[in-house]
Amino acid sequence: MTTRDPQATALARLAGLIADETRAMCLLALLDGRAWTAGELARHAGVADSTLSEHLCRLVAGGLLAEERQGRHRYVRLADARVAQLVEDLAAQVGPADRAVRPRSLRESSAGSAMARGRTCYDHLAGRLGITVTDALTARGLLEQETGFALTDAGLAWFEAAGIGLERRGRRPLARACLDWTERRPHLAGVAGAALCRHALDAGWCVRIGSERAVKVTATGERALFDLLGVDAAALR
Amino acid sequence: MTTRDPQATALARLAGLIADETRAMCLLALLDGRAWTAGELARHAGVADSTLSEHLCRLVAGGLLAEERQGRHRYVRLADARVAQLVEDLAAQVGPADRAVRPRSLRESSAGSAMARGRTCYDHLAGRLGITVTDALTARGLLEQETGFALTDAGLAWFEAAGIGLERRGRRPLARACLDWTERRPHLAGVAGAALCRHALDAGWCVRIGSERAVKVTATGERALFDLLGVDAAALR
DNA sequence: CGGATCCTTCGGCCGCCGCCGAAGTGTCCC
DNA sequence: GGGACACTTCGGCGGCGGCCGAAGGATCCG
Repeated sequence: MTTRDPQATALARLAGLIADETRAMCLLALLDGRAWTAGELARHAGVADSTLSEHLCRLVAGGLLAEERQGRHRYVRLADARVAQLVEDLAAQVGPADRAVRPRSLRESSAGSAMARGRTCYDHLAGRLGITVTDALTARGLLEQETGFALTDAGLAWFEAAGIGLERRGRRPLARACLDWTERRPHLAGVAGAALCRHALDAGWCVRIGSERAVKVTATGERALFDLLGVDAAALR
Repeated sequence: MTTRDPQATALARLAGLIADETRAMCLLALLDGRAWTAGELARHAGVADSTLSEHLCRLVAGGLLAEERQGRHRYVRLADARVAQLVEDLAAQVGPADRAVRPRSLRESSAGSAMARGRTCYDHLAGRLGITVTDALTARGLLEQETGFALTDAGLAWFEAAGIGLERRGRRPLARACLDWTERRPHLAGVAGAALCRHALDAGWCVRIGSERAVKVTATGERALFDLLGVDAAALR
């Protein structure tokens, strides 16, 4: 009673925001980096609109989500890359979703394996696709993984040559490791990871499947990844 | 009801373990990297022994803590470096403790500023001390922070020359950034951070103050840090 | 052996919080 | 304007979980 620790209070409050299955489902869904409407999230989580509305209020008040009102819609997305990283870290800690182990239905099963093949992780690539690209960068000496996690000079040049701009803004690190929860290995995140993902989508290297986080590599993408990084297309399947 | 997502369930459950002020106080206290007895934690948190005992059971069952029974004592510590990192990340997200801003008492105030000067963060150095060392490593070209966070070749040689062994075991990264919650900037963690901290304590560069996480740089330490890294002693005060 | 210490189990209390449906507000479209 | 739509507010319900104190092991020490 008398000895309240403000840091502990804040920590508990932050964790409390995530410590609810419905809110957790929302945060995981929002890891696709896009904005969802309140109604979409309610249907996704399987609760009443009213219930989800309250959850959103708490998440926004807690600084985890940013909202944008447009007409009668309330769009909501993860507040920033820091929050995304936090959710990713927590998700990685609990391990791969059981869904991959014992799928309930064919639809979930195929959705699960599509997610395992390739997906976005907030704003960068993840799944087998993300790991493959990260490994290829490392094998070519563009990314240092032995002594930490950083782009090499050759790596900076590679991004330059590929026409992928790396904007240094704020304190976000250029390269950062994000633990992949299907592969259990780190993949490239940070400014470089985001730029690479954005370029991959813009240049048609991969396209989103369905309405969630899964992505699929196109024929164009296979060629580009082979030409630029020597990635064998078979590794992506 | 029908659409339970196992990953969301696990995520919520993990967060739920942290989402209690008493348990949060325990986790933060255990960030000193040492083992505490159940009774110590109970007094620290200001709750009954019985209450804390239950909390410990949940934390151990949830995999956040490891326990070791010795006679009538139950020693408990953070399960591993991953858990420590998780707690650190969450703590960094909520920002510096208000205690630094508006101290309640002289004792807390001086304890707070000692923590801000230098402390351990699970198994590596943090606070102004940690930041100063990290900056010195970076300034000397031993640590790369521009394009990520990794030791350079010169950095590996420096550790070798200083007689600080870097054991590569498991998948723990050699160098990793840990966000400092007093300085709001990254400091060196990972295998290298742990080895450096251990060496600093073993060699008498710094000593623990009181029973918590704060450490103080000794005269020996000031000399060593100046000789090896060119650190100005004034920066540590 | 007896007392002290440390921890755990149990029962009971209380408050918080997630849930819903119904009613209300604001926005869009025809 | 009127109706459909998206979201919010409110009241009420139910359950979970944190808290305590008392009692019950377990261990150590003299």
